[in-house]
Amino acid sequence: MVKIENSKRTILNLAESLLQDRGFNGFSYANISSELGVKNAAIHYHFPSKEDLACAVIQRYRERFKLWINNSRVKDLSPQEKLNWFFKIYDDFRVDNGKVCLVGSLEAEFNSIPDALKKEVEALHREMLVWLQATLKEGREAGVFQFNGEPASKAALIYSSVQGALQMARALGTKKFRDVVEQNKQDVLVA
Amino acid sequence: MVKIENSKRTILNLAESLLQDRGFNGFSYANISSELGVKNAAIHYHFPSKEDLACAVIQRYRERFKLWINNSRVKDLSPQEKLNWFFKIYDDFRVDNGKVCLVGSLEAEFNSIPDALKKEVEALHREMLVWLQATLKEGREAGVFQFNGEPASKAALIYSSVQGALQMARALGTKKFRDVVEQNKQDVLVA
DNA sequence: TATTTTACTTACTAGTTAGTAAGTTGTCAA
DNA sequence: TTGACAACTTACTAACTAGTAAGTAAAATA
Repeated sequence: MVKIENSKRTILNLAESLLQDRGFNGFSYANISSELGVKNAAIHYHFPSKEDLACAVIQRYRERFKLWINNSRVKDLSPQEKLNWFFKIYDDFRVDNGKVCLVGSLEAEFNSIPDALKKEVEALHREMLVWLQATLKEGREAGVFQFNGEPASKAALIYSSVQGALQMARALGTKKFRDVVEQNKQDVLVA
Repeated sequence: MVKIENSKRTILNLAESLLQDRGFNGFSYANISSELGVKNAAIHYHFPSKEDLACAVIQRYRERFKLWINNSRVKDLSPQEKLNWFFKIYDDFRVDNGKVCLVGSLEAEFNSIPDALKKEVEALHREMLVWLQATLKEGREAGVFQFNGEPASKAALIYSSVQGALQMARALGTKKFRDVVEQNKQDVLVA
């Protein structure tokens, strides 16, 4: 018996990639098992239902995000650097590989995904917005950001635009995504 | 034989609604036929493949959008009113019914939809951006809009943010969508 | 009135889907 | 050495999928 080290983590990695690539309704257990070189039932052993699997992906991502923002590598950055870090999460490897953010992918299919998954997506989205909102507030108070209105609304706009721009990049090219990022910076950074 | 007046149009309406609601991979011919009270094969008679059906939906939407923007009801509006009209397309009935824009829905599933459909989505997205860009340029030249950078980039940001915000509204409520719209206005309108 | 066309229905196929039940094998602890 | 357990495989099901081929009945047309 060939022992694959940490199958569970490998399955989660593949599922996360497939979610960003094809969405919840666009991938199957067969996609994962064939890639892993095992049978379908092996995936069901680790994650009984597709709902369990997708929820676990989001839960892991939520914990990862929490670790990131509480780590000094991000926590101690200036507001401008924090904003750049946020944009860079998506810019680095996702756009070039036609991936979108988990939140965007699942919210686009929101009306055809299981309820437990909806709750996970909602929680993740909320947590990311809270951080972005705090960063914008911090930057404005420090005099390095300027914008009208509430930090919460500005955070919602920036997040939505990144979410939409990742999807747009698939049809219109990655340059469009970077245009949106640059425009966001111009709209918020003090000249 | 019960004659349904203009089945083809009714099928297109249902398909459009299902695309906005559940996405390309999230609906089936059975969803349409059961709603219409006919058999699956009846849908295939009008639209041989699912690809044909989805393409026809986008084609019709492209023509509709073209008619709208060339109609004096929109064409003769001021730049501010044009922008309001654009936001209102989505605000009116879509957000409240958990619908997202066709472009966003299909771009989220872009890696798992047929090639012909990809081309239609790309064309529609491009056409909408061209109009938005021209509107922003017109407004800035008229002194009623102000923003840094190229109208093309600002148009990409605004469109992306609306696309993302419609999706966000599903998980976090319609208020969030309206926050994004208001923030967009604040960011572009001359005080 | 005869013929063609439109808009279907019936009946089917081949493939895919998530999910299950029962059996197998290597590993580890007692 | 034995027994328990983890991590599978084999073999299956029931439901659903897009799509097709052949037949039917009403309506339009010639």
